[in-house]
Amino acid sequence: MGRNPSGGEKQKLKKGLWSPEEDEKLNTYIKSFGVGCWSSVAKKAGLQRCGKSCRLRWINYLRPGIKRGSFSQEEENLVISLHKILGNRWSQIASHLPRRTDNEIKNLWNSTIKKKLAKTQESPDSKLLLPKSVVAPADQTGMGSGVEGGTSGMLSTTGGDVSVSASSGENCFGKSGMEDFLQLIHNNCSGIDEEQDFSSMISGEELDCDYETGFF
DNA sequence: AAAAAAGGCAACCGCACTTGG
DNA sequence: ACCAAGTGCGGTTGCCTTTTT
Repeated sequence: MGRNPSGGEKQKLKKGLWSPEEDEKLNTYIKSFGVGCWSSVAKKAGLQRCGKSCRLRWINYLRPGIKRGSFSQEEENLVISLHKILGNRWSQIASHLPRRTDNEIKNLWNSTIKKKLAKTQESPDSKLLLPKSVVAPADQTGMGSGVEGGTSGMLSTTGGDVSVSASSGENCFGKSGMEDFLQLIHNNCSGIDEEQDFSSMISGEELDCDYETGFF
């Protein structure tokens, strides 16, 4: 099924969806011996897969602590905010959303958020419809322009939304300032799990921040 | 009920970067 | 300094499921 073209070819690396048996093999091997070199993991675990494929499967699916299922509104808003700052740096965005993978976030963005944003932008009152988090300084093209400038800006976290805005029309993050900003978000989010309501952690605060110095 | 379209997701591909010899 | 292998990342593809017509 799917993309499993391996059919008759012997000793050729398998592609396509992973079977439960393969998952089990990989899981068992890594639990016993750890990761090490991925290309050897594949061989030693007895899998007809390339190392890359094993790594991907482990990171996106088998790794303990992965949170699966739909994203909460707060998580979506956070992704939008972070995307404003970081652009398509999914791994960095993922690092600020505990237990979510970059692939998952990328899929969320491409399938859900993109469309939502497109819809809201069609509307004349689009800004009003967007989550507060979308009001951010970096331009839409990605993070490039967002990091070099260095003026003051504002982070506000209200009712589960995290938003950033600049006091100038252009960039608001110095290099160190952005790291501090991301660290702040990371700290705010680090305790999230299924049992905990995200919004309760970041609600009701508004922080002035000089992104050049990194001080709030 | 069947077909078509849309949505969601898993995984491959290729490039860039890192590391070790 | 150079090269090859390994790894990480983002873009993209294609399958499966769900929704709509």
